Amino acid sequence: MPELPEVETTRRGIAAAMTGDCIAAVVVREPRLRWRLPGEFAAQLRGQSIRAVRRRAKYLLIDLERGCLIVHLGMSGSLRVLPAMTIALKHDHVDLILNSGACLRFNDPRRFGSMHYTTEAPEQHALLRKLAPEPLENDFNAAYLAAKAKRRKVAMKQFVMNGNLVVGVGNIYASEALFRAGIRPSRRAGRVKKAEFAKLVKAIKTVLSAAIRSGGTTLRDYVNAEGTPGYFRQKLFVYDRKGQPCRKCGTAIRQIAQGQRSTYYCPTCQT
DNA sequence: ATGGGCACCTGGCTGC
DNA sequence: TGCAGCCAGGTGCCCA
Repeated sequence: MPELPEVETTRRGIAAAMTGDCIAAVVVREPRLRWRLPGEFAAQLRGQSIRAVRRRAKYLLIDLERGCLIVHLGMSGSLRVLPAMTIALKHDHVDLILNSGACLRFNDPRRFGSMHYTTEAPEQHALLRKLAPEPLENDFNAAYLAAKAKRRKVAMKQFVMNGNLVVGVGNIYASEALFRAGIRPSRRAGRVKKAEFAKLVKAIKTVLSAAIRSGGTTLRDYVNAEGTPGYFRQKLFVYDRKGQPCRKCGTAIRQIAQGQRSTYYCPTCQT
């Protein structure tokens, strides 16, 4: 499900309710997430106060007194802040009960999401250690991306979704950014010009920022911490618009498969 | 190092 | 109505 804008929207929503509070209890109804939660998971978190809620790539980092809870929402996960004692429904796998009475509830039908408790710096965790720059930071720029693309044969769509090159750009925003940059998703990275990378970097930053302002994109399950959907779907140019007219030129949007994922593009606007 | 494909899992939709 | 098949916002891992 969630790409960077949806994870950032979730972060902002849960941070206010969590920061400064303390974890009174942890309820694990289903430990079989992408990685099985260890038996001691609840005990590790219990009694710890919450220092901050940060984000790195699509991971949420919940800083505690003595460690960090690393959360990933996978394809279908959500985190909501609910009143205490709210009845649990299907796929409500984990609750963090806070001293305030609030309940942070992790729901994830497909269980591709994950939770890890670590006492080392979360950036050093095996899952985060090798991640590329954040797309909205200054070290993600045209010179950087163009250098990474040299002699690479991979298609641009897969190139921008590679978390070793830039993080946070998933299947929706990869198609959207390439549209805004006027680049065909099937082009080989090594053949794209420096000036086009400049447009692409700008497009990635613009589309992710705009999506955050709209509270993310909801296709099916995504909801923010208040349980409401994101509104960026109305502003998508190509994603999930197969056969519909391009919002710039009217040409029918095409859908192709790349690496077993759907890609959408305009055959006129993108060359 | 790079690129390609599969795996993990549930649910919703389509078409017969 | 039932059921098979396909598709879905991610990413770690294995193989060539």
